[in-house]
This record gives sequence, structure tokens and C-alpha cells, in this order.
Amino acid sequence: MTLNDIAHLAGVSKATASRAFSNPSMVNEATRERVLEVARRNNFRPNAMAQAVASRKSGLIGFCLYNKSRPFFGHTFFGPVLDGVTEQAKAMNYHVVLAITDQMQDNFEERFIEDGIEGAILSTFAPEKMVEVFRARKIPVVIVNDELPAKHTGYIIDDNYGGAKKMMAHLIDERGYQSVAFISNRLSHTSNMLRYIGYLDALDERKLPPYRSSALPQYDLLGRVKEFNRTPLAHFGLTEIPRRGSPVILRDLSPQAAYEGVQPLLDCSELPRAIFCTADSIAVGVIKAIHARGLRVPEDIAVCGYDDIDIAILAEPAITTISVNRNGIGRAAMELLRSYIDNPNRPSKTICLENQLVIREST
Amino acid sequence: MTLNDIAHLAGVSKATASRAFSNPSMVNEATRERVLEVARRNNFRPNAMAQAVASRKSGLIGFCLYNKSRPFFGHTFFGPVLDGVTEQAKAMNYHVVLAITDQMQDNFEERFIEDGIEGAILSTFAPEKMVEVFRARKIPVVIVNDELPAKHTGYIIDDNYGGAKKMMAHLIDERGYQSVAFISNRLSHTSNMLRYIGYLDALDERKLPPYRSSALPQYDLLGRVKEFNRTPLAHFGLTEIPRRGSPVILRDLSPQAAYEGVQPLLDCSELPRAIFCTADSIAVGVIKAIHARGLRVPEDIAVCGYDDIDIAILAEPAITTISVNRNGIGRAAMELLRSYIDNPNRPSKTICLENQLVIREST
DNA sequence: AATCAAACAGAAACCGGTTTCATAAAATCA
DNA sequence: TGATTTTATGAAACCGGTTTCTGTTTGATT
Repeated sequence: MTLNDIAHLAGVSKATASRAFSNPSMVNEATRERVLEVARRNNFRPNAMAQAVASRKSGLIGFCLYNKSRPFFGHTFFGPVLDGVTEQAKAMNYHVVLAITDQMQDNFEERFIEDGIEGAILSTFAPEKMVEVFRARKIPVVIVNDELPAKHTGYIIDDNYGGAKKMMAHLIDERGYQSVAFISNRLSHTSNMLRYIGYLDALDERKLPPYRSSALPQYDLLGRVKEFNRTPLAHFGLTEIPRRGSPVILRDLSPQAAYEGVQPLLDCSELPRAIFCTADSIAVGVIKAIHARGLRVPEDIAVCGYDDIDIAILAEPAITTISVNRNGIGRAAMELLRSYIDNPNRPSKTICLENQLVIREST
Repeated sequence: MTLNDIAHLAGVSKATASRAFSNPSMVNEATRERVLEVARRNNFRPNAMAQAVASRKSGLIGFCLYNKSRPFFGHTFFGPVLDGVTEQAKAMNYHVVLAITDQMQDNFEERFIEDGIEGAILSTFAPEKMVEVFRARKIPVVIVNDELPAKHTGYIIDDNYGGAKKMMAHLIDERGYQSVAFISNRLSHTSNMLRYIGYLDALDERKLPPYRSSALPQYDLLGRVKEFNRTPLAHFGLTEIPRRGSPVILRDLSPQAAYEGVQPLLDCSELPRAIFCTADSIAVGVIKAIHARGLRVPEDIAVCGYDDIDIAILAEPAITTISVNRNGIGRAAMELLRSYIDNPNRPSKTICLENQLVIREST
């Protein structure tokens, strides 16, 4: 069954039949209905491949998840983002083709290009060179949950800065915790850095010092700034990265790393009243470490997380966290991408999504 | 840049240029290299859409995840499956287009068909009617983590029966727990039923009775059999569904449902020594309920889960569970699908993947 | 009633490839 | 060495659609 057959059966030309499907306004109401009826009766649907090649529009967008085998962050975080993307894509009559990768030499981008994707959504850790590949082809790109310095594309990020401040307001103003320690994996990740800045700013606004202990290893945050090549600091009116207090920096965001990494902090003579963790999985490890010392959460030390992944509500105690609108990130990404597809010359734009404080038992 | 341009630049015909890419054996070594070199220099790659329409092979397969908004089971479980599918698809030069849905009236299948997918992989909960739609189009289907009675397609499932027996062997033989209770969400799901049968068989083999309590609500399992329209019982030499003991049946597999559902069991005068949960998320809720009564896990009551999702290792105590080879399921699904694509007349086949007992702290 | 614009439909070119068929040159065979 | 196959290539048809261009009707305007 091809368009031609349908056209014959409906007694119209191929051109008219085509228009009945993809350009309804150019064909008479009655004629169109006749064509559609014939199509329905014959269980016909136009071949998207052929449409794609003829109209030079594939109706495909590529989603690349860079996080394979990153426990507690891959699908856990991006699953709902993907939901949002596919939902929105469906509403716009686009389809999503998927690449899941870890290796830089995977060159999935070539396959995306062969597939004729009209745009790409890349996740955290997308290498800059990748963006260039797409740019060279004039394929618009939207990056979710990360931000690159070269502002050629669209970005969708959580309001990490605001989220951190919200959380701090809860800890300090509602709970009265006066000393709050900070623990995170690499600050060179955009979101972690922004959460750190939010943490510091919230303290500043209340004229409180960040938790500090001479017993802790001194981190040369200025040194780390060099790694931090993705800063969107300007968004927040900042020109340089603050470096104060004694933040604990972990090798990754696994509970194991957190469990081990938080030990020096728990060895300090003066313990913080609360610990701000930049990820729920970190909070899980921190809580385990606190319990292991016979201390209680939140009675002795309160702990909070960030992201609101599944485990936050399952932990004992359930973890107070910032719920990131992951579905919304996905939808926004697809919407923004669409606007770039329709208007390739739109300037770069960063959309910052609001999040929500979720108070549970750990604070 | 089209194939025509490349052909001109290389001084050959379009046909030869085409063959250089997709039928290398039909063109002279030197000529092909020349074409490829020109293509490389011009950063050209053939348009997959055009290839698809001309060769009637889209190089696309569809993956449908039926589990949107099913917490603790959607992406948590199928994320790694999806990883496996895309890995294997890539190796076979296929691309994966994605549908994530909950609603039956979503009719993503029409979009899949329009896209010209060569095969489809459907997840748990795929409605039978969906399989029919694809069958009518002669598009092969593989179902992961579920099994339908109409054996028209391929199935990839975990060895639920064997996994349950493995777990029971651990509980009874290694740990010496003589009374083991069973708790699950709907037994009408293939995998839960098989785990239940494995549980009963393991007890039978050791001449132990299933945990039973007259204080518990009596479930009419025979009645439930009517719902159970997907049984692959014959695989296991069974002709009917056993119904013995006092299994606790939950409304879903959330920790909340488990917490509430396990209360009657914990009210019984004679508590079981161990509780077999058919999902890690259920185990989490059960452990919470046990803790709430001031009892210890595993000292007073041991608990085990199934699936080995992230939370199993994060819980306190870390949960003994059966690690399902989710990545393997994905790879196997794509491989099997490929074999159906290449040979549409292959008979239906069910592949049962081995799992692994992971002993942690909860037993 | 004559004029003109809008609405509608068809013919044919086109999208960017693959594939069939024909042919010439090279390799193999007898 | 002549006949026969094999190999390499090109011309042209084709895949299943879209789109441009053109012509005919129809309806509105004067």
C-alpha cells in the first residue's frame, strides 16, 4: 500500500493524496475526507522515511545520555528527563532516537547525522567537541543539566543556586541549625559549584560563617577553578568563584565515597549541626557514617540531599532534599530544541527551572 | 553534499559511489578507496533516510517502555535493559527509537510503523493487542520481562523460578531459617507467580511447609488464576498454579504498600524467621515495618529482595537479593529481535537468563 | 455580464539514495 | 587463441513520498 494506491482508490492524484495527509489546508474538505477514509479502510499510513527524504525533515531528534554505568546518576536522574523529552516530542510529532554512551570515541554523532536528526539533546558531560560537530552541520543542540562556556546552544538547568539557598533557609531559619557543613563531589561540575555558591551566599545573607575546621584538609579551591571551565557565574552576578569554609570534596557521588570521605569531618572536635550534601546518594553514605558512630539523624546531626531521586524517600530516615523537576527539564529541552529547529538563528539561551524543597525526616 | 556530488568529484557514477558505501564487494578496491577518500575530505555521510526508503530497510527498531510513572520499576529496572539494547543495536548498526508510555490509547505503535521500524522490543505490561498490531504488519516483536500466552513472538525473561529457588536455598540451607513467609504484589504478573512457585518448590524439596497463619486473610489464589492469563507454567512442567501457605499480596510494589501490607503478618503470634519479598522496594518497606516494631533485621527476622536495583545496596541493612542481569536481557532482546528480522519465520522462542544471588546484610 | 482572485487539483520534477540491467574490459578456461 | 566467465562500471528505473508549476473552477466584485 503506497500513496499511489490510495490516490487511485480515492480517484485523485498522488499530489492530492499527499496533501490530504500533510497539508490539509490545501485540499478540499470533502476530497480530503475521502482520501483519509480510503487510507483508514486500507490500514495505510504514510511512510515516514519517504516523507523525511522528500521534505528534508526527518522528524527525529537525538538524545544522548552520557552516563552509562554511572550509578546513582545515569538513568536514575535522566530517566524522568527522558520521559519529559519523549512526551514533548510526541506532542510535536517528533521521535526520539537514543544513544547511551560513556566513551568519547563512540562517535554516535555520526550515526545521528546519518539518521538526519533535526536536533540533539545532550546530557551532562557532553564534550565540547561534540557540540562543535553538530554546529558544523547546523544541527541545533540543547544541553540538559550542564552548561558550557561557549554559548552556542540552548541549556536547560535546574536552579541549583536557588535550590541551595532554599535548603539553607530551611536548615537555618526553620530548624535553627547554626553551623552547616558542605560536602560534594567535584565542584568543577556546574551544578555542584552553583550549589556551593548558594550555600555560601545563604550564610552570608545571615551573617553566618561557613563551617570551618582546621582539622580538615585544606582545599585549594582557587586551584580547582582552573578545572572549572563551564562556569555560568555571570548569570548570578558573580565574577569569581568564592572559596571559603571547609567543604569536603569526594571522588564521586557514590554512598561509599561519601561514607569514607565524611570520616575526617566526623573526627573533628567541633561537629557541624547539619551537613549539606549535594546529592541524595551522598546523603545516604553520610547518614550511614553518622549512624556507625552511634549518632542520630537528625537529632545529633541533620543531613540533607539534593535531586530527590528514589532513594531519598526510601532511606531511614527519609531524606530532606531538593526535588529537581526532571520531567520539566526534559519537556523544556524539547521545547527549546524545537524553537531552534524552527529558527536556527535564535541566540543561545539558558533556561533555569525551579525546584522544590521536600522536607522529610533527616532534618 | 549528496552522493551525486561525491560521485562527480570522484569521477564515477552515482551507482558506483553508492556501492562503495553499502556494497563494497561489488566495486574495485582502488575505486572504492577513491570514493571514500573524497567523501571523507568532504565530510560526507550517506543520508540514512534516503537509504532507508530506497532499500526498504530503516535500520530502526522501536523500544517501548510501558512503565512511565511506575516508581521503583520503570527506569530503575529498564534503564540498564535499555543500555543493553542500545549497545547491541549499535553493534548491529541499528538505531533505537523510543516510546515511553502508560496509556493504552497512546498509539505510539502507529508512529513506530510510520517510522518503518524493522522490529519492536516491548517491556512488561505490553498489551496483547499491541503485539497483534505489529504482527499484522509482519514486524517482529520481542518482549522483555514478561510473557504472553499467545506465543507469536520472542521473549526474554529472567529465570524467576530458579532465582527464587536459589534464594530459598540460601535462606534455608545456609542460614537455617525454617519458616519463610512470602510477600509480593500481584501474583498475576508472570515473574511474581514464577517466584512464588519457586518458593513453594524449594520448600517442597526440603519437606518444609510454607509459612501459614490462620490469622492472615485467606487469599483465594484459585480465584486469582483467572487473572493470570500469561502463565508459561508449562516451561516448568507445571499444569496448574499451586496455592498454599499464607502469602501476603500487596496492591503494588511500593515500600509504602509493603509497610502497610506487612502489618497483619507482623501481628501474627508466630512470626516467620524470614520474609521472601519479590522486589527490593518491597523489602525496603518490610524492613521499615520490622524496625518500627523494635525488631532487628536480620537477627529477629531476615528479609530478602529481588532484582538488585540501586536501593538494595543502599538500604540499612543492605538487602540480600537476586541480581537480575538487566543489561544481558537488553542485549539478548536485541539479538533475538535481529534473528527474527533476518528470518521472519523463526518460531517463537523464550530465552531465560540466569541471575545471581547477592548476599548482603539483611539475611 | 465581464473581470479577477482564490481555491482546488493534476502533471511532472524532485528528494537522495539503491538496484536492475546492459555492456565493456579483464581473467579464466579449453 | 578463441570462447566463456567474471569483474567493474554506468544508465536508467525505482523507492514512496513532497512540491513547484500550471490550468481549471468557483465565487466575489464591479
